[in-house]
Amino acid sequence: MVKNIEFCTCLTIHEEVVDKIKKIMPQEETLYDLAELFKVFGDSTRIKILCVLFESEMCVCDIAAVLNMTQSAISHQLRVLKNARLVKYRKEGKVVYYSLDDLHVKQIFDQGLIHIKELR
Amino acid sequence: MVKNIEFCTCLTIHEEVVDKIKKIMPQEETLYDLAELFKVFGDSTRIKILCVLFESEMCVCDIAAVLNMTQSAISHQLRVLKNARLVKYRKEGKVVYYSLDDLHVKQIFDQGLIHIKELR
DNA sequence: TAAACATATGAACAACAACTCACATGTTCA
DNA sequence: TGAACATGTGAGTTGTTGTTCATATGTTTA
Repeated sequence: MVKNIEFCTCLTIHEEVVDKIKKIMPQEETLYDLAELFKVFGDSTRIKILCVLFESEMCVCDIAAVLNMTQSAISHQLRVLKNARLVKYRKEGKVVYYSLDDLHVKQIFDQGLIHIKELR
Repeated sequence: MVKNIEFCTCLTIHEEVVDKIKKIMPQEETLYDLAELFKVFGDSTRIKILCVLFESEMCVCDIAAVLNMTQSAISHQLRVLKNARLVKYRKEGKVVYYSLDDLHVKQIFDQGLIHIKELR
């Protein structure tokens, strides 16, 4: 009988290659975290918020006004961005100002843009 | 009565800033496309597939073997990656070899990694 | 202190996305 | 030609996620 089948009905065609790559692959956890990071970039509301914050720090209310969305929706998304450590905030009375927490954010954003632009 | 309320119960605090940023913001469609791109990176299965393809082109069966997943699941995700033009394929008989379609893929990936690593 | 205001948050709902399963397609080779 | 095989795909299921709604929290100011 056929051995070595666990999840796939296919036999491994190139066993050496498979073994080699399995060794080279980064840690499972690293790749998981990386996917989680990109997931945060993978929503147009959050992308827009980041885009706004490239220009200047801004309060929740103004972000909502720029994006024509409710304060609540923005607040929820700001939390996601905050958890991912992409934005930080400072309080000034009842107003909360958000800003970017990381220099890489723009670089990731721009790399994505380059890709997009080339597909035109 | 209070005017100018459309979606938000808050009044715009800094109207000049809001107006200025509204003008500067990139096209709606561009930001949407960008989010769609990052959404593709935002799944650990697809991240792993890309990671595998950094090393060499590979057939569906071998990718499934490396990731310990079914051929079907991989095939579905390869379609997503193909639609986003991140991977391309070539056929050799019944075997289909996938490879990266874009040099930026690794750069986006690496920028993400840099961010991840700094949070440790 | 009470009203006004900026923001945060929990629950509910709807839309979406990933995997499985069964099967279709298309190629090779005996 | 038919069996074996590598891959693709549609439907169904389940888990996730973004928004809304109602309301809570905390600050200012009259």
